[in-house]
Amino acid sequence: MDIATTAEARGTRAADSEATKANILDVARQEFADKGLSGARIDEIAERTNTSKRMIYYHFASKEGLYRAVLEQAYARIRETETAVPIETMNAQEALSANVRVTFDYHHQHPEFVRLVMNENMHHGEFIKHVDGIKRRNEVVIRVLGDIIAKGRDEGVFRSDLDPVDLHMTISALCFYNVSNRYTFSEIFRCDMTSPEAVERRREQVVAVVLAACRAV
Amino acid sequence: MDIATTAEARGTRAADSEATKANILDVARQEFADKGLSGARIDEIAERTNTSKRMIYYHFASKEGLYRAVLEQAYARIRETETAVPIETMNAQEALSANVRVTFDYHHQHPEFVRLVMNENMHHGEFIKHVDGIKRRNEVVIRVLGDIIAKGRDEGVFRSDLDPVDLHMTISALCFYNVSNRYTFSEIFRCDMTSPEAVERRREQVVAVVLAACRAV
Amino acid sequence: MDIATTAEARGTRAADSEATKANILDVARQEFADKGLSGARIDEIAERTNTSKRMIYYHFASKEGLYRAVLEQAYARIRETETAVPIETMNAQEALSANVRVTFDYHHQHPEFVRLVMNENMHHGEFIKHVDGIKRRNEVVIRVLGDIIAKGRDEGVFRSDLDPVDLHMTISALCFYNVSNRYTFSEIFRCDMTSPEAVERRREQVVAVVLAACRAV
Amino acid sequence: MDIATTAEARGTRAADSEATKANILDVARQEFADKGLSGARIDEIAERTNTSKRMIYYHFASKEGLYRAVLEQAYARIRETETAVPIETMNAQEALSANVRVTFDYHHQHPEFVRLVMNENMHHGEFIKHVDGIKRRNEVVIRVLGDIIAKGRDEGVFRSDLDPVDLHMTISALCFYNVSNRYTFSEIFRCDMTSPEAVERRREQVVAVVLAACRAV
DNA sequence: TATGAATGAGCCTTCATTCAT
DNA sequence: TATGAATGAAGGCTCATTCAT
Repeated sequence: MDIATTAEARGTRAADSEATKANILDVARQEFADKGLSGARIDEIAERTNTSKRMIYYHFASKEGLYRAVLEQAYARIRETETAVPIETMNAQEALSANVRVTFDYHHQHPEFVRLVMNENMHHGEFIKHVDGIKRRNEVVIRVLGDIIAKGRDEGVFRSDLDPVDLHMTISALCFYNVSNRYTFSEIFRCDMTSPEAVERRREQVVAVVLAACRAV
Repeated sequence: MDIATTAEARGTRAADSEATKANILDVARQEFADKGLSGARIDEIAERTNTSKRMIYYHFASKEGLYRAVLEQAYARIRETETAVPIETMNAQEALSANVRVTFDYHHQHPEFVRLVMNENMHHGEFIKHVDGIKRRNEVVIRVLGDIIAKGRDEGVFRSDLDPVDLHMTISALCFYNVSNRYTFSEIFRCDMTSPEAVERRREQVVAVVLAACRAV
Repeated sequence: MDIATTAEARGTRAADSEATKANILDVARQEFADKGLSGARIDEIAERTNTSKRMIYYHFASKEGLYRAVLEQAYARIRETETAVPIETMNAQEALSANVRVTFDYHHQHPEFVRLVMNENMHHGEFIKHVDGIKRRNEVVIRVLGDIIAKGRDEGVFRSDLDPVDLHMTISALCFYNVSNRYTFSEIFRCDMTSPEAVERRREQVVAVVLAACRAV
Repeated sequence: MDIATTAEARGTRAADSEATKANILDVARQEFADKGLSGARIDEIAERTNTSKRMIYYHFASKEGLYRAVLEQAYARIRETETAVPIETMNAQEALSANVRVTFDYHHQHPEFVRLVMNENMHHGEFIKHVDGIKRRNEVVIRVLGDIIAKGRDEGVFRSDLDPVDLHMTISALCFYNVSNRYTFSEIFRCDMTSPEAVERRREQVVAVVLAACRAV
C-alpha cells in the first residue's frame, strides 16, 4: 500500500463523506419539512438514508444539529435564486414584477423551504440565531429591492416613502401564505390553491397588489 | 331533599364539568400554540390544569381530540370578531380599512390563533377537516367582504374585478405573516416587529396596501 | 300513600332489582366468556347493560364479584341439564350414549360455559373455590354415571373396573376439547369443526369412543 | 484488528443477541402461560429478564409480537417430541400406546404449553394464524398417526374406518384436558390430579381408552 | 336507587442517544 | 468509518373504582 493509494483512498473517502452528508441532509430536509422538528424521527431519517443512524450523529452531533444544518442550507438556496434576476435592463415596474414572480415561484416550487421556516417560527426562531451567515446573505435581497425602489422613484412611478424591508415583507407575506396556509385556507373556503391555473392566477394577483402598493398616487 | 335542590346540585355539577373543560381547553390552547401538536405534552397540560390527566381523556378522548377541540374554538372566536364591525354607516374604503384593522389587530392580539393555524398546516390540515361547522361560520366573512366590494364598486372607488375570497386571502396573508413569521423575519432583517410603534406602523401599511389593491385605476 | 302502595312499590322494586341483576349477569357472562377476566372491561359491560356502572358495584361489589356470580350461574345451569336425562327406561349402553350426547350438545350449545371454565383454569381455579354449592350440585352427575356403570356391569356389557369420576373425566374431556380448542385445532389441521355435519360426526365419534372404553372385553 | 477477530467479535455479539432474545422468550413464556395475553405485564416480564423493557420492543416490536414468538416456539417444541418416537420396531398397538404416552407426558410436563394454547383459544385463535410454518410442522404428527393406523389395519387389530386427524383429536383432548381443566375438575370432584400416582394412573387410562377406540370389533 | 364526573396507579410504547465491536 | 444492540427517561393512554349530588 503506497502513499498514492492512501491519498486516493482519502480523496474518495472525503468525497464519500460529503456525499453521505448531502444524502442525509436531503432526507432530513424532507422529513423536517414534512413533520416539523418534534414530529420528525431520527430512526425514520436514518432508514431512508444510504447510511446508518450512527453517521447522523457522527456528522451532525444531534437531532438539533441536523435540523440546524438543514435550515442553513435552505436559506442559502433561496437567496441564490432571488439575486439571480437581471434587473439592469428593465424599468422599475418590470423589475419589481420580475422580482415578485421569482419569489412567488420559488415559494411554490419549494414548499419544504416554506415549511421549514414555519417550523422554525413555531420554535420561536431559536435555531436560526445560531446559523452563521444568514443575515449577511439576506442583505442582498434588501439591496436589490432598494435599487428597484430608487429606480422607480427616479422614473416617477413609485411612491417616495417606500422602505425596502417593508416592501420585502409585503412580497414575502403574499408569496409565503399561499403555500404555508394552503391546507386550512383551501379547506375552509373550498377553493383550489394548487392547480397550475389557480397558482398562475394568484401569482398575477400578487404582482398586481405589490405594484399597486408601490404606485405613485 | 327537594327537586329544586337536586336541580341546583345538578346545575352546579354540570357547571363544574363545563368549567373543567374550559380550563383544560385554555391550557391546551396555550400548549398547542406554543409547541405544536407533537411538541405539546399531555402531562404538562394536565399539570397546569386544575384537574388531572385522566380528566383530559375523559372529556376529550385523546390528544388529537383535545387538539381538535382547541382548533374549533379558535376558529369560532376569530370569526365572531371579524364580523362584529358595523359597516353600514361607512363608505367602502372606511369599511374595508376597518375590516383590515380588526383582522390585523386580532392576529396581533391572538398569536396563539396564528400558531395553531400554522401548526394545523404543518399537519397538512388533516384535523380541520373533521371539525364541524368551520366552513359555515367562515362564509360570513366572505359575505361581509362581498358587501364591501359591491359598495365600493357602486361608489366607483373600487375595481370591478375584485373577488371576495381573493381579497380575504390578501388581507389574511398580510395580517398573518406579521405574527407567524415574526421570529425569522425580525432576526434575519434585524427589524423590530413587536413594539407598539412597529405594529401600529405596519398595520397602517397593510391597510394602505389593501386599499391600493382595490382602488379603481 | 298507603301501605299497599308501598308494598307494591317494594315488590316492583325488588323485581326490578332482580331483573337488573339478571341483565347485568347476562351481559357479563358474554363479556367474560369472550375476553376472559382480565380482558373484559367493566365500562363495556356497563354500556351494554340497561343500567349503569354504579349498579354493577352496588350489586356485585367488584369486577371479581361479578365474575364469581357469572361463574356460579354457569355451573348451576349445566348440572340442571345433565341430570335431565331419563335413564330408567334404557339399557346401560343407551343410557351412556344418551348421557354423552347430552353433555356433548350442551358444550356445543354453550361455548360461553366452556370459555368461562377455560378462563377459570387460567386463573388457577382461584374463584371457583369461593363459589358456594358447586360441589354438592356436581355430585349428582357422578351418581348418575355410577348408576349407569352399575347397570352396565349387571348387564355384563361394561368392564368391572370403571370409576364414575374417571368416566366423567373422559366424557368431559372429549366434549370440552371440541369447543375449547376449536380455534387452534381447526386452524392447524385445516379441518371443519363447526358445521352441523362436522359437529354431528364428531358427536357420534365421541359416543363410540366412550362406549368402547367401557365395553367388557 | 484482523478479520478473524472481527468475525469472532461479531459472533459474540450475535450470540449475545440470541441469548437476550432466548432469555426474554423464556420469561415471556412463563408469564403468558401464567396470566394470559391480557393478564401478563410487560413490566413484569422485563423485570424478570436479564435485560430491559426497551429490549423487548427492540426484538419483538410489541406485546403481541412477543406473544406470537412465544406461541411459535411452543408449537415447534411439542411437535419435535411427538415425532421423536421410533415406531418402526413396534407393532401397531405398541406404537399407538407409545405415541399416546409421549403426548400425555409432554402435556403433563409442559403445562405452559397447554396454557398458551388455552389462552390462544380464548383469543379466538387470532394470533396463531399469523405464525408461519405451524401447519407444515404439524402435518408430521398426522402422518405418523396415519402410518400407525395403516399398520394396525394390516395387522387386523384396528378398525378400518379410522381417520388420523380424528384420532389425534381424541388423543389430544384426553391429554390436554388433564392439564387444562385440572383446577376446576379437581376442585369440583375433590380428586387428586397431580400426584405422580394419579398422573400415572390417568395416563394408562387414556392409553386404554385410545386403544379401545381403535380396536377392531 | 341512579348518574356523570372524577381519580391514581399503572400499562404499552416511543424517543433520541450511546456502546461494543 | 460503520453496524446492530442497548438504554433510560418519558409519553400517550386505560383501568377498576369512588364521589357528589
